[in-house]
Amino acid sequence: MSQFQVPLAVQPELPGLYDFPQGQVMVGGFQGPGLPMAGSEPPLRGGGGDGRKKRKRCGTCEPCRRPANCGACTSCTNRRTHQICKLRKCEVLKKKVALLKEWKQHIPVWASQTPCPGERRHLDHICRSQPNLGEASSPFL
DNA sequence: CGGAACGTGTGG
DNA sequence: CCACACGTTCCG
Ligand SMILES: [Zn+2]
Ligand SMILES: [Zn+2]
Repeated sequence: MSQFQVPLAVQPELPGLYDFPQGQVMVGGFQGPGLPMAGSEPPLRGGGGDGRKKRKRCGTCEPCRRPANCGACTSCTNRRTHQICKLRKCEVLKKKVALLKEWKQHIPVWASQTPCPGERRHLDHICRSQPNLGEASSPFL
C-alpha cells in the first residue's frame, strides 16, 4: 500500500546458506535491511548442488525498491553483462558477498603472511563490494 | 521456456 | 584496482 514493496520480498538469509564465523556482520551502524523474517527453508536443492547457490536481494533496501533502472549505467546500457542496474544493486547482497566464503577460506593464509598475487587477487574482488568492510571485519588481524 | 540477476574469472 | 563478460541459478 504505502510502501512500494516489490513482489520480491525474500527472506534475509536462508538458514544454512553461507555460514558465518560468528557476528562480524554489522559494521559501524547500518540501517539493517536484513528483514528479520521467519525462515522457510526451500527444499534445498543441494542434492547435486555445489553450494554456490545464488542469493537474492532483500527487497527492503533503497536500491532494491528502485522502481526501474537508471538507464545510464553500464549494466543498463550493456545488458550482455547480465547485471542489475547499479542503482538497484541490493546493499545487503553487496555486504554479504563481501564477507563471504573466500575470506574465511583464505584468511589464515594471508594472515600468516602476504599471500601470493593470485590469492590476493580474489580478496580484492570481494573487498571491492563494500569499502566499509574492506577495513573493519577480520577478527584475525 | 524465458527473462533476470548473482557469482566469478579475466583483461585492461 | 576497476570494469566487463560468461555461466549458472532462480522465479514466473
Ligand atoms: Zn542503471
Ligand atoms: Zn536489498
